[in-house]
Amino acid sequence: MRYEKGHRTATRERIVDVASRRFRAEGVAAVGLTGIMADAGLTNGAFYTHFSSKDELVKATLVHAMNEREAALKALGATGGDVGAAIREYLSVAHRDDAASGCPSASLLGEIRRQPVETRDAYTAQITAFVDLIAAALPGNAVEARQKALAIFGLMAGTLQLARAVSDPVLSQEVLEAGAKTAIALAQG
Amino acid sequence: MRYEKGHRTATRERIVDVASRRFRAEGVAAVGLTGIMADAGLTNGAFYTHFSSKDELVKATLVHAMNEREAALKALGATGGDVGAAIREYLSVAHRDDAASGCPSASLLGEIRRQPVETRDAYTAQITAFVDLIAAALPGNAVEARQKALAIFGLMAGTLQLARAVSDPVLSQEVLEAGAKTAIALAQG
DNA sequence: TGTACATCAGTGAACGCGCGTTCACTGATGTAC
DNA sequence: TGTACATCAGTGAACGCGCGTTCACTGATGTAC
Repeated sequence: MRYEKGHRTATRERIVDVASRRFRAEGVAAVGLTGIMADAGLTNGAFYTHFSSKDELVKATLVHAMNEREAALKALGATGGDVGAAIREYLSVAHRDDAASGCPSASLLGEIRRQPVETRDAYTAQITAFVDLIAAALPGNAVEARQKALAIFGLMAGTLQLARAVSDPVLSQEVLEAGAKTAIALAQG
Repeated sequence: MRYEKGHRTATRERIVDVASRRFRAEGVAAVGLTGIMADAGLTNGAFYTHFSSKDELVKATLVHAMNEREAALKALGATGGDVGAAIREYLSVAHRDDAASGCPSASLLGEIRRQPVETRDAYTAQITAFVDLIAAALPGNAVEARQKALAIFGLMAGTLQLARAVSDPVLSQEVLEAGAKTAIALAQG
C-alpha cells in the first residue's frame, strides 16, 4: 500500500477535529478552508478529496462536536443522576474561556439556523438525543422531565453565551453563578 | 440649505435601522456594506461619511436594537409587574419567526463575543440596564431578583435560539413552551 | 447685482484581499502480462 | 524478471466573486465682496 491502512480516514478525522475547534472558537463564517487545511498539515486542494463542500464539513463538525460533548456528559456521571456536577462543569469559568473544545450549541447556535436544511436536520437529531439523556437523569414523570430538560438546556446555552459576550468580568461571573444556581434548582425541584 | 434640516441625521438613522434588521436576520459577518447602503437608497461610498468603519456601525445597531427592545418591554407593561406577558411575547412563534425585528441578544449573542471591546462594552451597558428593568418587576429582595433576572434572560435568549435552530417544527414549539412555562414559574416563585 | 469660491451629502470606480471551488499535475506504490 | 499502466492522496496555481475601504469627483446651494 502507498499509505498505511486507515491513513485516509485518519486524515479526514484530523480535518474534522481542527475545523470543529476553529468553528467553535471563531464562528463558521469567519474560518476559511485554506486555514483549516494548513492547520491539518495539508494544502487547500486536498479538501475536496474528503468533502464535497464547506457545508458538508460544517455538518460533519457539528455531529463530531456533539458526540464529543455527549461522551463528556456521560463521563461526568450525569446519566447516573449527578446532573448537578454536569451543570457546574457546563457553567464553569473553564468552559466559558475555552469555546474551542466546548459545547457547539453555545458557540454556534445563532449560526445553525442559517445553515442548509441537511445540517439543521443533523443538529436536530443530535440535540434530541442529548435532551433525552438529560431527561433520563431528572426526577419526576417523563413528560415533566422532558420539559425540564429542554428548559435547562436553553438556560445553560443562553447563560454561557451571555457570560462570554459581556466585557465586564464581574458581571460575567455573576451570570454564570445565577445560571448554575437556577439550573440546579430546576433539576432538583 | 442644500438639504432640509435634519437630513443627515435622518439618513444615518435609516442606515442604522436597515443594518440592524439585516444583521439580526442574517448575522453581522454575512451582511455587506454595499447591500446595506443599497437598501437605504444610497451607494457604497456614502457609508464613510456617516461611519468610520463597519465595526462602528455594528456598535450603533446593537445599541439601537437594544433600545428598541427595551421600549417594547415597557410598552408591554412588564415594568408594571406583568412579567408573564413579556415572557410569552418573547417566546412566541411570532418572535421566533421574525428575527429581523426581534431581540438582538437572541440573534447575535454568539457573534458579540468576537466583536471589538468597544462594541462589547456598549452591549454590556445595554444588557445591564435591561436586566435591572426585569429585576425591578420581580418579587423578592434585590439580590434574589437580580439573580433571577439574569437566569431568566439567559433562559429566554437560549430557548429562542434553540427554537430557531432545530428543523423539526414540533420540537421547536415544544422548546418554546417548555421555556415559557419555566421562565414564568421562575418569575413568580 | 454679479461673480468667485466654500460647503456639503453623495457618487461610483478602483484598491488589495481572502473566500470557496476547480483542475492539471506529481510521485509513490500497486497490479498485469 | 522487466516493463507498462492504474490507483491513490495530495499539491499548488488559478478561477470568479464579494468584501471593507479609499478617493477623485459631482452638483446643488450657501456666503463674501
